[in-house]
Amino acid sequence: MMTSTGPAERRAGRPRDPGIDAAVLRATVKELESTGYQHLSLAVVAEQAGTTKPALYRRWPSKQQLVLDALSANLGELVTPLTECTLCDFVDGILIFLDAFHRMPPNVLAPLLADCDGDPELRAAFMRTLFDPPRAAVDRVITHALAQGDLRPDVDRSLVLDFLASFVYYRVLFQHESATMDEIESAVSVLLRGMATDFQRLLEIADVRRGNPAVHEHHMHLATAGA
Amino acid sequence: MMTSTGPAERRAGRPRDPGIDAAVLRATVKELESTGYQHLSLAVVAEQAGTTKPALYRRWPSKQQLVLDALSANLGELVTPLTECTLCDFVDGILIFLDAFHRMPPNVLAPLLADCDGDPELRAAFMRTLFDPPRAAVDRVITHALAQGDLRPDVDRSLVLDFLASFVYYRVLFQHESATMDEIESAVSVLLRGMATDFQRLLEIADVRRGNPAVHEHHMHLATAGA
Amino acid sequence: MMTSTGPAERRAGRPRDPGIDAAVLRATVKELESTGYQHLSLAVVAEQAGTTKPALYRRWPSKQQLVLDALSANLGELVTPLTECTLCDFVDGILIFLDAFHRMPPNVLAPLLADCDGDPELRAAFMRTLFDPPRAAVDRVITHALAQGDLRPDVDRSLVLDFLASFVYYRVLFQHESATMDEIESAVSVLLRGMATDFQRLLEIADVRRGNPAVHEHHMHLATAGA
Amino acid sequence: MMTSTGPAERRAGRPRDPGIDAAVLRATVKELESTGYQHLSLAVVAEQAGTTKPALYRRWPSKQQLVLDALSANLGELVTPLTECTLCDFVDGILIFLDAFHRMPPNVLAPLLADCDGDPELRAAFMRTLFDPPRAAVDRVITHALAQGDLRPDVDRSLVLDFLASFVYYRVLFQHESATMDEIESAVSVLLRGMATDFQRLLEIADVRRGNPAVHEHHMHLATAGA
DNA sequence: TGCTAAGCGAGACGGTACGTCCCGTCTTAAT
DNA sequence: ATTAAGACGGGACGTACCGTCTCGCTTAGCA
Repeated sequence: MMTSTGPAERRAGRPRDPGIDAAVLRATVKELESTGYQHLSLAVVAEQAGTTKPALYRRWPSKQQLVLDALSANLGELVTPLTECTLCDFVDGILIFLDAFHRMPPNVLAPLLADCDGDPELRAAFMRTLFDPPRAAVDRVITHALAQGDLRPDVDRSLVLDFLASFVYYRVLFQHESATMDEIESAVSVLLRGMATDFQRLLEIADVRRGNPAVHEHHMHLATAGA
Repeated sequence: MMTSTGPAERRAGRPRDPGIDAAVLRATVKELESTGYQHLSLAVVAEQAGTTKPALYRRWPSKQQLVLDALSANLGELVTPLTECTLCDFVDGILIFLDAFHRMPPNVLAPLLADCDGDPELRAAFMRTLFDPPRAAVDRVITHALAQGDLRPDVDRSLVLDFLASFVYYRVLFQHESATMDEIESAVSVLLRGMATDFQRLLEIADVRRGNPAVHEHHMHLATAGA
Repeated sequence: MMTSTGPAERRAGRPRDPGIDAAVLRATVKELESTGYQHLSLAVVAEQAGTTKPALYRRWPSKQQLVLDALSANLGELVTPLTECTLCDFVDGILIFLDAFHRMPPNVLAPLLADCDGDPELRAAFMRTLFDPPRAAVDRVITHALAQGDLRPDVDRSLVLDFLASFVYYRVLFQHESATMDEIESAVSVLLRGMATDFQRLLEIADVRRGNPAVHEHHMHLATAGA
Repeated sequence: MMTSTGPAERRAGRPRDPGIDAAVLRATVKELESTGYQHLSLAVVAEQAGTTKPALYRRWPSKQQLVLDALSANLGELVTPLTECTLCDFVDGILIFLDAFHRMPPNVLAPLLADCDGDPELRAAFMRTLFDPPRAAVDRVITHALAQGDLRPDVDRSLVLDFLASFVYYRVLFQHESATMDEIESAVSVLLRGMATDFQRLLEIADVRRGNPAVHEHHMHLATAGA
């Protein structure tokens, strides 16, 4: 990824043509839109940008980094005004995640993430660039709701974030579809209100069973095996 | 993907050596475990299986189909006993999804799904093979809970499934981590009980705003753009 | 190659369809004419003949044998009337060799021979089928000329054959061209008359040198190395 | 085929590793010697040379060209000292052709030539590389003999060349055998001296027949059909 | 007449070798 | 010293064709 060179740090030798940087990023987005990530050929990107492969590799260490850079420009600002209506804010939160998806070419995010697997630095870059920004935006919503006393304080805030985010990611990644406003509102309703008819009762039944905790033992290794 | 030919339908020509099928599937899983999906080489798989590439291509039209077939064997049965404790059953449901993940090599699912994008048939095969089975297993849980009257009947059952599933997928795909039993129980609690302190109040506030629906207009195109 | 089954030797089982033999030979010649020997595909031949590859392999053990069989039918009779004009007969002898070439598709003989190399049996079959017949025909010419006392009796008759034959083969194989009648007559003239102005003188000079035979010693291993 | 680039013509890009060129040529000759041309596998050659197939295809457009290049290196210089003994020189001429054959692996020339058929460029390359050099060497012999007045000036020099060459090629290709010195000397004797007892008489008889040229008419199309 | 054996069309088989694509790197001449 | 340019070495791909095999059926002679 490109890091700013700070205070005009002058280097010897022929200076880089900054037009190439821009042209390559432009060509990358264009190719991503038409070809997707998987079959994206850097040779083609270079040609589209009117330059050559080595010029690309001089600027970005890998296809992944290049694509991350190209996409991050597309992401832009992700904010939503906070209101007194927590339900509305939650809906807006989900819409922020959706928006983040829709701002970039389809068939890119998932293979890119897959391609970043294995290299921790790349994963971190992916997270920093594409994963965290919408989360940060939605985190404001949760903070606001908590401050207003609309959420039970014993609920872990990252759990709330996970529910809001995962709902969107799941639908987009696995079902290739967005959500209608109705579905989104239903989801928010359920999250806020819960889906049980009588939670207390369920809890009591569970507590009874927990008197004999053996039943759950076999789950422990499953739940923690991958941690 | 290899589909059973049904009622012993006899075909002309030399029959396939079923030993090669088995050896290739075995070698594929082995290679997936050591190499991952991305850099899986069919030539290496063939060699490991003691056969050749054309024998592979005769059986599976693509790397994706081969891997799907190889993984589906690993998936096996995914069931959980139903109890009277809906809370416990929900926890078990989440554990089913987790289990499904842990039964297969890491760094395979995401790139495979990414690689299936674009070809609808492949996507469908992925869904049928790896996505639907745990969902079907968990669906039993929800049916049971509904039958017992533990869930509000107005809650869409596929929404419940999505919440349970997405929580797991999100964690595994993006955070590379499983969940502890405590986290899982918290998640289930929140889903069943809801996270709001006073949902009725939130709903009333929202209803007031809906008198002026203009504020939400700008969301509409976001929410439905990808549908 | 097909060997006659002798005296109506009856075998059990379903008899071969003789129509297939004929159809395959026909298709082979046709394919040889359009495709040449090198890229001749037995699968295509089988299809052209309205049958299948195994039926071919049941009849001929190899592509080479099949082609030999197919060509031998094309060769037919190769004879020329003997006259009292030895010069004319020699010309006719060369024409016999040329005729033999022209009776079969181009781009077949050389690769077929090359393909028969290595297997002595195949080579022998090639010789028997395509090489010997024209030689036998021309041998009559030489016998006749010797009987008439037109050739010096100390000249090896196989050497004469070789000269007549090699002249043709060389031009056809390496120069892809036939010979005009003028060229053929020139060649015959030279063979019969010799190309030296004064052979006796040349012989004497050579005999002088042979007094010091050392000069030729280094040739011996060359001349006999491949024998 | 690799042609020298002439006057140190500098090209952009990474220069070829000349070690690979050499190693491949070496491996090719080695494989030709053990395997022959027909079953020569470029993958094996590449492996033997410690490189890969694409590196081969970058250098030579086809198996044929590669083999031509590999063999041409083996051919080396083909010359013979000219003496005053024309008979000896002719023997040496034949030995040059024989030598050219013996300098390269068996079972290569014929299938290679066969494989070059059809592509005029390849044929030309074959001729240039393997066919012409020994001819050129022997041409010197004929020029010398003519200059010394040992050959009748009305004899076409290319006819002489053809006789010397074809004798060797025929023997090697079709009879898989070299010639003894005695056979070679006999052949040269016959060529120089002629094989007729009384050529003048034969010519007269022929001239008589030519008064009725009809007898030869049917040959005309045979002799020129392939021209 | 029923049995046995071989050939039949059909089609896929196991496997060799092919020729190509694309990656990421290196070397050159120019700036 | 660093660029633009271009070819490089190499891993993997997906295919064409080979010669063989297995099937279910047909056709005959033998019993």
